[in-house]
Amino acid sequence: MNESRKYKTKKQVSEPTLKRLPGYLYFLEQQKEEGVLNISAPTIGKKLSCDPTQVVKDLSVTGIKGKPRVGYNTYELIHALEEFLGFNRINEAFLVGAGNLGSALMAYQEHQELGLKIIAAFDTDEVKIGKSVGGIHILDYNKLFTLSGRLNVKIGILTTPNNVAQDVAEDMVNCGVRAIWNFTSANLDLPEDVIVQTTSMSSYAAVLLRRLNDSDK
Amino acid sequence: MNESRKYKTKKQVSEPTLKRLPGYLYFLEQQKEEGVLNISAPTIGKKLSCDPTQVVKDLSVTGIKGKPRVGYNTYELIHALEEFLGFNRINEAFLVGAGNLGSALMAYQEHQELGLKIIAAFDTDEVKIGKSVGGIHILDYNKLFTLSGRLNVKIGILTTPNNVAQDVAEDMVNCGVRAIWNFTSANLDLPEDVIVQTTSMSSYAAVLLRRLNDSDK
DNA sequence: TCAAATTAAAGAAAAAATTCTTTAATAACT
DNA sequence: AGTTATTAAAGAATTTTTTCTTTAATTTGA
Repeated sequence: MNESRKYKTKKQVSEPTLKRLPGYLYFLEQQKEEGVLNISAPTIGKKLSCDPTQVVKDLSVTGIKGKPRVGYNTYELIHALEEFLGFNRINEAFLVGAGNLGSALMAYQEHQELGLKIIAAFDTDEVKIGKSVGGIHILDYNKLFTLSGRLNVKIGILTTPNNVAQDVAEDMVNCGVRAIWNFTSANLDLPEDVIVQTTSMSSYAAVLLRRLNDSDK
Repeated sequence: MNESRKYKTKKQVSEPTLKRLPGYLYFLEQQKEEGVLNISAPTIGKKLSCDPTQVVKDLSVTGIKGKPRVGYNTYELIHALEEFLGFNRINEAFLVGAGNLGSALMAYQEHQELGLKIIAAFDTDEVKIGKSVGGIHILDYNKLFTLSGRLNVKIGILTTPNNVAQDVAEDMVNCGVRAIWNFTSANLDLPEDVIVQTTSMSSYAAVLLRRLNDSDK
């Protein structure tokens, strides 16, 4: 499948595991605030209502070892998780499409905790161009190519209307973007080695609405 | 596990399948626009780069049958998917926390395609109370209880700061909410029968950043 | 110092999801 | 009308993920 995988030395961590890691991190940071120095997998599992052995397996990807009868060192584990996830680095990103969702992501403070820094936003709407949201300037989309040459940005956040998503995604790739966080409903057709992470609101809505419907008989 | 399941007659559709369904729906609507009356699973699979037999399995949940050598009737399938997902009904929701993300969701047009209608937003910030975003009024959080008595709203959208998420979620449940779309990082501890769908930005960021890191050596 | 209890780690088993294979149907072409 | 190619459907096999079980380590308390 993914051709880029075959040169990997260590096995890729599974997506379910990766998605759970920020949850552990958030909880551990809470615990650290409360002065908890050590924490065991069963304690984490109980609080997050998941299987303790799964907690152990998930956390093992960081390389941190826990001590029997003591658990993990909170600080050490937090640090290792941040390191593993790349949250303690600065990961620069472009955002294209400064509409409602795009603006919200620009203003969203918590991205900084993820080490994600949107350094510029682009749009074609002249009303938006020149303005700033959350301290991030909205630039003319035409400047994407000239700007990207200097900046070496690897991450693109795609919050355009669906009908232009494919074109913009291709432009991003041509500008050196290697990973796209796709908030549109478009099914992006891009080179194999481009990482596409789609966050589809409608997928979540689908699960929610269906489960709700299931539940009332 | 989920006690509410044991009274189910037909088996619950798996979450991976549910999450894929809106993708099919979006694609089918595009095809319909272009005048495509029938479409085969292999065609869908090719375009959405997924396994054709998986397409067949996924679509079978709607009860629609395809014809050999012809495929599915586009219109019929769209209708069945909308019906199955509840996108053609009006699903009323409360939103609590009219910050950046909350406001974006209020203004987000595409929710209407999901049949999701935010009928009121609540916040404790007096600066926000009384204003409107996307035609939705922001009300005093204290009015949640009095208002919910009349309205019988089943869905709650949670976009508060993390530290109040648990309390607000409990309030929602006490107001009759049966399903919560959780955008916070909090690990909500709620009664078994409450449906919680967490859309964690950090989970997506984790996968994206890690895969990007994996890919460069 | 020596049990006892708790825990992480590693591997086995189970469950879930995806992919593969076979079969039967049917529309298009000869 | 008969043949061929394409397709959906159903079930088998594979893969992935989660849960269970066992083992070994180690701190605590007697």
